[in-house]
Amino acid sequence: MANPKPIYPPRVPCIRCPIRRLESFRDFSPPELDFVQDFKVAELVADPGNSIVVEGERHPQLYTVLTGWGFRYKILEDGRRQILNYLLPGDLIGLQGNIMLEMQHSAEALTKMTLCVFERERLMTMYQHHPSLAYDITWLAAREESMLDEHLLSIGRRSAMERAAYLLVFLHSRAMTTGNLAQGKSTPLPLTQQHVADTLGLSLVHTNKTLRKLADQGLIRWLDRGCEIVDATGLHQIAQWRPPAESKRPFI
Amino acid sequence: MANPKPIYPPRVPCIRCPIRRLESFRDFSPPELDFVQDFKVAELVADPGNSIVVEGERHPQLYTVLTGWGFRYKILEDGRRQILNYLLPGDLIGLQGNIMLEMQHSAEALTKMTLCVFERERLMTMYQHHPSLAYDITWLAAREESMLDEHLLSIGRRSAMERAAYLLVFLHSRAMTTGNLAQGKSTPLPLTQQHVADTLGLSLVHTNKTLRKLADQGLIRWLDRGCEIVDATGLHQIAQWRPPAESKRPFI
DNA sequence: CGATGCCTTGAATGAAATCAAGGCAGGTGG
DNA sequence: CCACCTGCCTTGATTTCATTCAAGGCATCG
Repeated sequence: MANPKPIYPPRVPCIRCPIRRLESFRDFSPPELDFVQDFKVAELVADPGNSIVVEGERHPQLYTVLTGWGFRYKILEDGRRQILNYLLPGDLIGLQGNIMLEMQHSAEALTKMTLCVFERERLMTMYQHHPSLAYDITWLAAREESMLDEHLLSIGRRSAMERAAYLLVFLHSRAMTTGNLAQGKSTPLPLTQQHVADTLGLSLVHTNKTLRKLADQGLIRWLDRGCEIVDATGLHQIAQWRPPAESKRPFI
Repeated sequence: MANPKPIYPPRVPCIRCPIRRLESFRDFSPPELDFVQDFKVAELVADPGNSIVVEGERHPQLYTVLTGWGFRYKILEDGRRQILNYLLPGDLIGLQGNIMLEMQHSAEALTKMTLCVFERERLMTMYQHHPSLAYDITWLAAREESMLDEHLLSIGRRSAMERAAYLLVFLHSRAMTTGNLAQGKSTPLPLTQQHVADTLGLSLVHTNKTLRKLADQGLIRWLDRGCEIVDATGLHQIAQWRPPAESKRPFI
């Protein structure tokens, strides 16, 4: 799990940032770009299963996902794990460990990931000199919050079937806008059924049976270590949920 | 439910803001105070059951809770309701309706509430002229996020008993630092069992049985329309959770 | 070739939902 | 003042959904 994560000096200059190329992200102004370029202190590479941040530890850094998928989670003392949300390109990690710097959750890589590393210390400077970027950070926090709201509704009030449909179509829609850089077409969601179970608050066995039903109905196909969405519309209907119509979103 | 909410011109000048008097909140600098005073456009009073914001509607305002308790929630098309979090003095409402202004959740008063009303439009001005206040807003968003994380863990992975214990002791600890202005001693939590059920993702009947057990064990006492915490430590143990040690927190 | 990780399935058990009543206080209208 | 309603809490019986237990399959990897 918690393995060495190689840290490199920044190799991808922000001007050639793979995220900037994407349709769904907003452009930086030149001064903003300069600032962020300078704000970025390193680049981090994580392999599947590597920890990015660990609950209870101090992380003086913030991270932005450049490529790859990960997830945030918490565990109870006796080992029960709850996945809180997934991390895709453009997502910011580590804001919540405010002030005390002590992380309240852990994060782990699902696929090979690259991340931009920022110094939390210098965040105040950004707020002073680039209010628009500060606003973006708030925007990102608010966005995360509304995803968590929806997850809570899901776990609290949707049935196993509905929950599973919601999760898969939620991830699918995120993957569509930010997910698989370069790969073009929709790559399967890089999860195991254990991840799904720990996200939905269900047991592995019951998750398996639920996914089986969705597959039997021709809505999804379960692969080696991932899930292919066959009928997104059908899943929307089951979940009673549609992805929000997002206009260009910010990132740091 | 959705009833008229009287809006008044600001009556409580920020300098005599009841929240500022509280131990656990940080002080404003004089220029900050001036700005916020000017930022505040009105005051709103809501009675128990009144809606503060409504999912799907446009709310060009932001609110800060001055006094009283409320809650945020979402409902599915068929009426199933999930309470997302509770609103206490110092909490900011309405951030998440970013950009499109369309609220993603509703909020309702639990007790009589007074709220400060701000214009969302002028938020950018705040970011430009008062980076420290901008930082505070981010801080508040991050704080909300970590509460939601904990709620997710709770609903996803804790048993009914543990969940109930967690919720009650969570609210108790919030009430201790911000809750009952003026009243001095710990007022009972102003909830019905239906609220608890909708927060925990349980049915009303099962919630009742669970609370009964907690009461039988002498951990709580259930009153008319509220809950009295008798043994917070006992609840902590059941929930496997302790309240975070919060230093002075910001508010707007 | 034995391990290990991931998916699958059936059977037994348990936790929580649903169904069905009833109690009790406070509020209202006859 | 009493009769009736309404909102909130309580309890038992039954059913449903999800967990746990137990196995087995099937790839991949050292």
